[in-house]
Amino acid sequence: MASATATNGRETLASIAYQRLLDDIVGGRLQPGSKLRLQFLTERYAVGNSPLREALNRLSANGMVQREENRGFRVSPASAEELSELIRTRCWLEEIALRESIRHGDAAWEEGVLVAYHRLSKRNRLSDEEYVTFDGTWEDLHHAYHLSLLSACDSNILLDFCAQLHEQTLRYRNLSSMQAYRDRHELDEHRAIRDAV
Amino acid sequence: MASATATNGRETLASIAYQRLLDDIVGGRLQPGSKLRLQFLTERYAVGNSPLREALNRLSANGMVQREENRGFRVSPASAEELSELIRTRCWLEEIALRESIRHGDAAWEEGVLVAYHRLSKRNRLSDEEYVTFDGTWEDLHHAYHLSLLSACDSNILLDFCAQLHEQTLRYRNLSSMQAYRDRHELDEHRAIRDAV
DNA sequence: CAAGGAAACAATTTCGAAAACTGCGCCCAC
DNA sequence: GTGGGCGCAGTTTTCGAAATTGTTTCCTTG
Repeated sequence: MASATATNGRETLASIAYQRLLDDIVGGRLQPGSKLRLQFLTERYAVGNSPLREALNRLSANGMVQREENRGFRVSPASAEELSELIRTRCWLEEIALRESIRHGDAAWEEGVLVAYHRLSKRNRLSDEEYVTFDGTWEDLHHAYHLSLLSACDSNILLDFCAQLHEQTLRYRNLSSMQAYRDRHELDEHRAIRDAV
Repeated sequence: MASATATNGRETLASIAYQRLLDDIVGGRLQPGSKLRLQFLTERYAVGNSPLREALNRLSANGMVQREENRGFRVSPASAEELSELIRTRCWLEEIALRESIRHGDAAWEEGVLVAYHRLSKRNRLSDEEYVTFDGTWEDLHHAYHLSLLSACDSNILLDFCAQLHEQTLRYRNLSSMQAYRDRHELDEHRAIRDAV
């Protein structure tokens, strides 16, 4: 939870491991349901046992990884039902946050929204020809736009929840894009096989 | 988060420490804003360094404790603003959960609600004469009633959020009751002083 | 041949100590 | 008298090894 973490100048190894793990899970590089063996992660991120364990515990409280007592951690599984649940819940919560944001928003908020929208639309135009490829920058701007929309809501708790849901949906989006890519790849393979035949 | 934790038969020391810490924070025995020194907690709960650290990390993701890099942990501070934020957010979320619960609730759900209400009201009657004292059982039944009301909501994510908010509000309630008790105690002291004079 | 149990193996969890960092008091220069 | 650097005590963070737990495999037995 962002608000509960006062980030000081120096970062601990545990926080670094947390960030990298989160990135890898949200980015789809660690597949849903896959086991997270500590030795593997130790080598992958070049940090010791304890920091990794701390990172995994934080992620388990976020719902990004599942923790099974005495049996280690695994990436939270992804299912169509959970995705629909996620989207539904996110709609409810963001609707509330948006209403409240509109109620309490001042001139500065309005300007911020306009600026964020402008940046997003500009980026959209620029990368028209390559809109198929995954665009990290577009994601960031899109997120910034959503965030600025909700930012005037005066409940940080609700905003934290929205942020959690955002990360979860982002994970599903990345997973589905990978899936689509893989499907396309398989199509290529099938065509290659047909040609060979 | 409850849904992300598959509780196996045996509990780890980290989970025990987590439970006891949560109880002590929600129960108001660890005051808001107070520093959580590891040595102190180690002696208090008779567990080692690492399990404690894991418990604290989970709690920091829940918002129950604050984590400051390289400066340890402290109990999340309590303020009137945060309380109002909490209550507001909880109203929004439980309203949604209740609506959805009503929409999807079947006969079994209705019966569960009735049973929970019956138990709660009976308990209320029985402990009429001592309603001033803090009653843990009443709390449990009250919580069970709320839970049964929302239980037919088909978004576990939302229910998890509601559970988090419930715990936070429970903490504030316990804190305020302690405050009231302390005030009353102070009154007694004042009277004693007056009598002595 | 199937079922049950013991032992070896693999992984997680925990502990104790070493390393790194922060906060505080002190001293010195200005 | 004041401000800035320096070292010390206390705390947090990290590491490597030991203990505990879960899993597999193989052998014995009915």
